[in-house]
Amino acid sequence: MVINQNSVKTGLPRSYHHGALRPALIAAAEAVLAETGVDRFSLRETARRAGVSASAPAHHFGDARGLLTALAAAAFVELGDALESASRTLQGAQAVRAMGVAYVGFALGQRASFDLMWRESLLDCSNAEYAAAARRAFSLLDRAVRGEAGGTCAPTDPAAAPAVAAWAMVHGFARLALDGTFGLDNAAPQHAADMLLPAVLDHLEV
Amino acid sequence: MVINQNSVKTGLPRSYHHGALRPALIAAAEAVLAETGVDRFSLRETARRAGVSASAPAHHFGDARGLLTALAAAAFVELGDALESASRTLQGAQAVRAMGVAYVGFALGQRASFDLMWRESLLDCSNAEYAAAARRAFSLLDRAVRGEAGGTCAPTDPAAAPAVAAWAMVHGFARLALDGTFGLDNAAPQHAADMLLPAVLDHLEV
DNA sequence: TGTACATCAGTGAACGCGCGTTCACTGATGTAC
DNA sequence: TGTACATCAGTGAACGCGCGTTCACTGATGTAC
Repeated sequence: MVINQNSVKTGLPRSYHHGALRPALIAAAEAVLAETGVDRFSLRETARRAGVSASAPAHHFGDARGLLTALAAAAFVELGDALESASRTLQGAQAVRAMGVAYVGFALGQRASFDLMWRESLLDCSNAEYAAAARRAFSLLDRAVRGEAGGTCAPTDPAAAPAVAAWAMVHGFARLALDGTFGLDNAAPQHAADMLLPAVLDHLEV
Repeated sequence: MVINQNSVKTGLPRSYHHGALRPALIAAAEAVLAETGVDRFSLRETARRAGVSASAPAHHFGDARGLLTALAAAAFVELGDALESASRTLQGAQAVRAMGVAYVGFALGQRASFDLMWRESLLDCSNAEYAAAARRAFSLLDRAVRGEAGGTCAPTDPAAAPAVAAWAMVHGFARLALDGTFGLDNAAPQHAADMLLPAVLDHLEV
């Protein structure tokens, strides 16, 4: 298959068919999301960036919700990867701690994606890829917290309470930081994470 | 001053001047917010409910942001009251625990208000009443956690770390519950809080 | 007590906005024979 | 190897949407004298 990348980038005319529009739209959407924030995301702007008409995305994602769900699923995969690599060589409390730092780091580093991941009203939460990616992220945390026993049960299972506690603490910290509790300027969340997060994690008993 | 309440309620014609439009708009806005959720809030719909023209709110709140900020400030006051009354007769860890339960209860019971309180993009975060009400809620928690020493420093102060840890955990738990982590049906958040929250709070060390 | 007048608190029409989606269409591709 | 044809992946114009805000206005209130 001949791949005709976007003429916006190359300057060359591209043929009628894009050739790899799906990934191009994902990339454009991520850029739009990061720049405008989740509340101002626009499908039309995404199409504009990808150099196609406003109706083109419908062929690949159905509607805006479909595209955003794909984005959120990808973000959960990335979060899972970050948790995994942060804790790879560690065990027990050390692993949990490293995951907590990585979790907050992800949230602060990819704010718009992190916002999107939890915005039910914009997503198709029953989408299989989305659900699986979200589930995996939790399982990684559960396994770190409970060792061999962890990683197989749902967050609703009473046995998962220690993992939920860890998750809640880092999730809440990230949200408070992003939502301006530690200051409204852009650097405040990172500053708070650096100064406060280690001490905060000391109050998590796992 | 003669107060002419809204003709929508009384059925009687009301005079040109409403008489108590500001509180009426607040009440209407709370109703709209609760019914539509924060993402679908509409100033026009609020004016419609209050029985006035779409431009009337501008006289009392400037713009939509002004009205939403007043709503968020009121919600923070209410949250503070809930925290206070939940822990009134308690001390130490018991008080913190009771506040945690009250915090999550508030979030789940007043979902739309809770969502709004943290939505920077819709609020004027520098508004004095909003800032003071938010600050008070944190101070109450800090005082419960640190006793006499608490309640006077900002969340960014390293000394506040234990209170931030408690706050983060309950805030994160509430957000995860509201955002569908424990199931997508409406009853799931409350069910999760009932079954999981006590065990989760056991992992908070204060 | 009456009157003039400034101020307050509403009206309602109009504006401009960008959005997501639909629709009939067409250029390009790939496959069956 | 050529050809017919189904299918795929785009176009671009149009639709309808409800929104927040602005504007010139006017009815009602309250106050100074």
